[in-house]
Amino acid sequence: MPAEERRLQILRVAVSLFSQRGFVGTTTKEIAQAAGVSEAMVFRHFANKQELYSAILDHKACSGDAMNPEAMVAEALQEKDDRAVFERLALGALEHHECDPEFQRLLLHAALEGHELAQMFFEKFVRRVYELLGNYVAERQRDGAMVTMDPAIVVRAFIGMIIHHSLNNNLWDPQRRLLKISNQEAAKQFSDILLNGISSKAA
Amino acid sequence: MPAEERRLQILRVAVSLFSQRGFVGTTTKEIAQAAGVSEAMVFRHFANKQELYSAILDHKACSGDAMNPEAMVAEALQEKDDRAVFERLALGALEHHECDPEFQRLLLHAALEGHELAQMFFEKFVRRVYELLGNYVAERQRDGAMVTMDPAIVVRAFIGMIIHHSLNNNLWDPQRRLLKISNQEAAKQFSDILLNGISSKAA
DNA sequence: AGCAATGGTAAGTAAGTACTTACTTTGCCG
DNA sequence: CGGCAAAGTAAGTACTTACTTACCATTGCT
Repeated sequence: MPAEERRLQILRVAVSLFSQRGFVGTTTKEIAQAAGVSEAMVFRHFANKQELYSAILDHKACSGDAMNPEAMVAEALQEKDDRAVFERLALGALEHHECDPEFQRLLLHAALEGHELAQMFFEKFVRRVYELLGNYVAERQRDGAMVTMDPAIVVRAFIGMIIHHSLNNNLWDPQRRLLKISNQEAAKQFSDILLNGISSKAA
Repeated sequence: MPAEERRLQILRVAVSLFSQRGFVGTTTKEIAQAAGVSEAMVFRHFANKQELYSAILDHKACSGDAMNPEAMVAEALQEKDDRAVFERLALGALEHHECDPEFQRLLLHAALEGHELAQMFFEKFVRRVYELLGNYVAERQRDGAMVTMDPAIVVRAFIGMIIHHSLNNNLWDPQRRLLKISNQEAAKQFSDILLNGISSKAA
């Protein structure tokens, strides 16, 4: 098997293992076995365990379609279609977390273990969402369409609903015993609550 | 030092270490050193590492004042003071997470590592909150004070705001660069958004 | 004083751990 | 065919891990 292919294969099984057991909880031996090669092969393709882990986080956190929130809501933003902005963002995140549940686990493990790439993801991605959405909220407040309050609080509330829902779905309650609902429905309802909650039309 | 006291001391330092590094990430040697005793002492007081870990989760998840949400909002519930119900619940959780940040980390580690006590906490505590709040929301819907929708969604949205805010505060953004706000203010604003969002008075 | 219970340790052990070395196989090109 | 680099491995190494054993030291009680 060519080197590039093997490298990717090792990376794939490592993603799965690291997301299940975390960095310290996963042994290089397990990774090698899962890839069906000897342990020495792992170290031929990656200098050490840390580098393999970093390569994974790097690959997971910095690539992918869902990592570009601006593009996802660009037209809704300039049309000032509040509902579309929030609902589309919510659905994008929910779908992403559902199709790739390893991602959230990987990120949580990294954050708990204090890996620098978790912080980097936060800086590069989360911060951008806060700015994007926060600026939009501020604009709509100036339009008189939303009540005046710190936009960051609005963003946190909204992101909180979504992330926490995903976290429930693939960490705490994968059987959906507390709440069973499609992503579309969830995105719609959460957006309903938030938009209604910050609308200037309310009492 | 008497046995009971030493046991508690070991437990305390172990809580701190486990919350920082998780189960696999913490060695019994570290625990012993942090407690200022030999490793053998750890195993005199706890049969093995697992039991020590379980004792901690048990102690953390099943005791404490914040673990009794019913009592916290009992009067507000029967007075049907929506604002008090939500705001008090939010403040209780936020304060608890702030005073005892180890708790949330410990629970997350346990959940990621698949420890049974994480599931137990979810069953025993989270479920209770969902029932308590869900029933209240359903009641208020029948009163015509809140719009009709699955109460579980309302609860998830609210809990999501709070838990995610706490998670940001003591995991992702301890320097509060994205949002710096007191617990009182957060509890008030989140309750505002939610209550306004589900109020039947809105457009 | 004697002596057993209690609180404590130093020094193990067997099984991992990340990582290396020295060696074999395999496909490919002239 | 020969040669040779790339792909692969078995068997280490040095160290750490959870956990044990065999042995003190201090206390309080008779």
